[in-house]
Amino acid sequence: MTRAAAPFPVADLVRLHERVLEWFDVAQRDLPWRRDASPWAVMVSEFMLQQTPVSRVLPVYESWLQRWPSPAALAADSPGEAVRAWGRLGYPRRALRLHAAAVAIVAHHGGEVPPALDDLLALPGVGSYTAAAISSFAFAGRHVVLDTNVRRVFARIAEGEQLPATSVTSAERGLATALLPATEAHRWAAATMELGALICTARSPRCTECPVADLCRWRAAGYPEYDGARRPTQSWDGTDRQCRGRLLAVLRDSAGPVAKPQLDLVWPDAVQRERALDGLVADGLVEPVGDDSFALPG
DNA sequence: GATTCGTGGGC
DNA sequence: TGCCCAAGAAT
Repeated sequence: MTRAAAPFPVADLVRLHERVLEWFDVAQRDLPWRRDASPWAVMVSEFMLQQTPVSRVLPVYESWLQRWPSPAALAADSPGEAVRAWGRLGYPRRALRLHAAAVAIVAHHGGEVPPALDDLLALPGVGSYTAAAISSFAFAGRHVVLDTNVRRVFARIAEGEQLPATSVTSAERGLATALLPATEAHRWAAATMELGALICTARSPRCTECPVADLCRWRAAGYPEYDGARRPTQSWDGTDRQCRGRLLAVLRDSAGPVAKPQLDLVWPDAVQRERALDGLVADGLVEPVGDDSFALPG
């Protein structure tokens, strides 16, 4: 049970807002989803950016919106085409969920991305972060936007700790709420995310370039190292995830169904291979075709 | 809460 | 060179 950090004096809070927002004005990256993007474009970017770096998202984002410029356009195509276009972004279930979300938007919201947090949260693949982000960035809504960047920035500046806890606590959400400015909350959200992405980075923070270094409690405390529990490092070699990735890659790169013997070539362990393939089918990423073939979902 | 779920780049 | 990390969600 860690005691909540003392709140910022009002004067410091005002400085914090001013400096971060001013810094954002001059330092923010020129990203396509910030250039007068439609709500749908913002939504697509948020799905793709879940656990995925900007540099890898950019090309897929561009081609995706060119092909499917609206929820209706995506909904009219097959989920398998969404999975194929997702390419090697990773976590391909996101492609499936984005497609399902597009279908739901057409069915329940007249084909327009809804601005309300509740409506967004009800969409597949949209959790607390993504709902707040879409409502903030596409509709200038006022919400607490807690992504990995913002959590790290607040942990350092306000709590004096190197890194936030493994999962979001109610105290942390309370802190973020207390820090939310009365106006320009959507810009505050984008600015704090950008500060975390460019300056207050996980590994080698650029504190000399930080606009609020003098307000930072982690810095004032002498940069103590994080002592809490870490997310367990995920293994890769030999895992089901690696196997799933290989199987799906074969199907993505094939125009039509693939015979099972062809799939068998990419993974030596038959037991694990079957389990992974069953899992892909259960997830709706793959569907059986005929007796002995598999394809992306039609 | 703890796990599962891809992929690739940086240090 | 391995390890850590990247705009999380669902179960």
